[in-house]
Amino acid sequence: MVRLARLSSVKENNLDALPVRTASVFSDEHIRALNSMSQTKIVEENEYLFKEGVKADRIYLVQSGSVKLYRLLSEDAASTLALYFEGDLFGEADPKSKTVQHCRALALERTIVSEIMQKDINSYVREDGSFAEAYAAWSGLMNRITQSKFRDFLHYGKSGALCALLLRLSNTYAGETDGKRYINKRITNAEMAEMISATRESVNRLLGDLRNKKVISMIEGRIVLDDISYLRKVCNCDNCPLEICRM
Amino acid sequence: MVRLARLSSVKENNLDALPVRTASVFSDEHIRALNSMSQTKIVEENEYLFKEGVKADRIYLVQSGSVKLYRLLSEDAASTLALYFEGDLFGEADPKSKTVQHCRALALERTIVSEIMQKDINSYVREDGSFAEAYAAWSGLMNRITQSKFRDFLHYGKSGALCALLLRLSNTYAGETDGKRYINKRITNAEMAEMISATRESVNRLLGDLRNKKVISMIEGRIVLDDISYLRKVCNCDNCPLEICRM
DNA sequence: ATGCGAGAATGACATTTGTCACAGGCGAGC
DNA sequence: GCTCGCCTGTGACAAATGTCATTCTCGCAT
Repeated sequence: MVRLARLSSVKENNLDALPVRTASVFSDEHIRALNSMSQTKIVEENEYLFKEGVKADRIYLVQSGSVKLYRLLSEDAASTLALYFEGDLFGEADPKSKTVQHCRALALERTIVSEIMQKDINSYVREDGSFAEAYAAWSGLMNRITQSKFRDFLHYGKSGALCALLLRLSNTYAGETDGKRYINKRITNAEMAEMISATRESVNRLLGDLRNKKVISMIEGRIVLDDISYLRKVCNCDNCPLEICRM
Repeated sequence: MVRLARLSSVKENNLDALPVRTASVFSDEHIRALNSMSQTKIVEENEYLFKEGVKADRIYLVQSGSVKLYRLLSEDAASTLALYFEGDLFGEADPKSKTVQHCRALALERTIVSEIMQKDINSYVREDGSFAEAYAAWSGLMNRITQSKFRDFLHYGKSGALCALLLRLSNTYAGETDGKRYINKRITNAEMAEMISATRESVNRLLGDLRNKKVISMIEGRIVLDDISYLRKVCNCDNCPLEICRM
């Protein structure tokens, strides 16, 4: 408790926290090459990197800051698909670039990204076998992340989805004190609801249940995972690797 | 009606039916090369190509037949992830091959596949830029398929999921008579339930509702989509390309 | 023709989740 | 210290979905 009292001095959104960034499959040389063919974009907090409808002919490497990728469901509903941080590469991997974005990318804070055109990626892939291999690895990794979310959020009801989400967020915003993992970021019920496609009220009640069962507790607005094995049980976690267990 | 009476003579699982096979991003030369480095496997109906737990260090090109990829949820529940047919390439794209399968692949009929080791794919990717580009395209395509299922099956309740499923199945098992699309395959309620993570009874009732509303009808055990725009409305279809709208 | 078995259909009821309304807490800025 | 706005918490109720039991239908094997 005493130690947790220091939490407020800890920087939120700790970069070392993220288990594995999606660009980690690339070598330093790959990253340098990607940067050299990229254009730097600065997106202010609450501004959009892109919106639905624009051509999906480029991908992004996050240099600093964070981005929420989400999809509008109706006028007053949205679904969060993913969060990206420094070291994450994201975007549509469609070489023909004929698709359009069906979601929007919002900067959660002042964010700097390298924007790389798909056609430049294609050339690089054709020319450099080592990059091609890494690029395929990245694409496969993105695929496994999506697939694992699909399972977690679809199969075990909203309570299963929420428990899985807590575990994922505790990796994405990793914190630890007294041997207990906590989510080192204040997250509203509404934000969590958008991630698992539930309502704010449902999330509220489910969190209340978990609190009553001593599975989680709140300290300084952060969620502490007191009983991880319970959370794992509810969502039938099958211990997928850290690189995949994230938002 | 009269014309639909001929349905029974139509071969189920019509190969021309599938809109786009996932291997279609490869050139004939790529396919030849893949086949040359592959080992042919014949899997009898109701036998497994692989089960959960084995190393995911290879991918498969379906030569003939069909495969259901599904995941066990408990002793008496399962979730169908995808169906693959002739011309589909599928499997984990993890170059490091350190993952294990978390699902099983069942042959729905006598099926012949080319099995290609990930390490051979890696060499080919490194050596041949044109293949590397196509391989990345394939991986991206698989990713978009997964993502679109994620949206369809998660966001608009079970009725939305079922309507989306009907549309997808009508592409996967495409049939058309009198200008109406139908699902050219007998599918049980239980099978559909496993695809959208619902119960057999729910599917039954939802299908009953759709029948009452004249949105679908049954002919010879096949589902005819009488009102596609209604189905699209329920699942908020955003007209994603055919290559993605499949099971 | 008969009986069997798999799947469909349906009713009754429980549980989960959503919807709406409103009260309470809490921090930022004045 | 006050007030405003955002978020949390919660009750009452509705709708969606699951669970269980039972009957019906239909094709197939004998």
